Amino acid sequence: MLSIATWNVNSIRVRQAHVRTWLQTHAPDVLCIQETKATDDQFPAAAFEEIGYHASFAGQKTYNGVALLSREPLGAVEAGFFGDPEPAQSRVIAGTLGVAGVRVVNVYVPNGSEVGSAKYAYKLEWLAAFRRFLESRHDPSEPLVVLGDFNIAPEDRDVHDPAAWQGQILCSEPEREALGAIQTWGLTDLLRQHEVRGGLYTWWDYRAASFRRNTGLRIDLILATAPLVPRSTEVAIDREPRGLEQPSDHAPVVARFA
DNA sequence: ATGGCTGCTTTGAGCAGA
Repeated sequence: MLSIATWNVNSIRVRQAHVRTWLQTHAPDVLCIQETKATDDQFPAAAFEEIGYHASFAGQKTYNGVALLSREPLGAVEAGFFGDPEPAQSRVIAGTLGVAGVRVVNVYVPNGSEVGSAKYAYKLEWLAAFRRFLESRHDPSEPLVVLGDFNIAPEDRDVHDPAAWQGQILCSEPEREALGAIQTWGLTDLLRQHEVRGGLYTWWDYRAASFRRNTGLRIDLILATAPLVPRSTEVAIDREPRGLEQPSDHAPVVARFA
C-alpha cells in the first residue's frame, strides 16, 4: 500500500497549519506541493519534521516553488529538469521512494496568463521541453509518477462551463495537445482509470463564490506509467480543506496503489 | 462587460495567479 498526493498550497508559510493537519489526517507516503512562494531559507521544514515528515524543497523569492514531504527520506532528489528553458524558475522537484522504487516527479506547469501572450508561448515551450526530458531521462516501463499542478484541464468534462472556457487559458487546444503528447509518451491520468463523470474539480477561483457554486476546473493531475496503472486502486480529490478559513484555491488529490 | 479574491512585495499599488 502506497499513497502519493499533490496540493498547490499557494504559499507554504500561510498554509503551513492546513498542510500539517492534512498530513496528520491522511498520512500519505509523499505529498507534493506547489507554489510554496518561499526561498529555501524561508521554508518551514521544522514544522513538518515535528510530525514525522522529511522535507525536500526548491524555492525562489515570491513565485513558484515546489517541495516533497515524505515519511521516509527520498533518494536521488533533483530540483529542476534537464532541458528546463528557465532553470531559475522553481517548478520541478523529483525523488525516489526507496522501498517501492517509484520515481516521483512533482511539477508546477507555467500558468500561461492569456492565450497568445508571451507567457502562453513559454508554457507551450516548457511542456515540450518537459516531454523531451521524459524521453531522454526516463522510460515508460519504469515505475514513474508525474503529478502536480498542470494548469491544463484535459477535457471539457473537467471544466464547469466548457462553452465559456473554450479556447481560453487552461483549456485551449494547443495546451491540451501538449499535455496529450506527454501522456502519449507513456503516462496515464489515473483519476480517469476510476471515474468517467465530469464535475470533479481541483481548483476554484477565490472570486465570485466559485467553491460554493462549484464552478471549478480539474487542473491538478496524477499521471503514472504502465507498471503503476494496474496497481492504482483509488484517486480522491479532497474538497474539505478548500472549505476551511483562509484556504488554498486548490484541493489536494491523493492516489493510492496496491 | 468588467471584475470579482488572495499572496507577495524593500508597504502599498501593482503584479501574478487561474
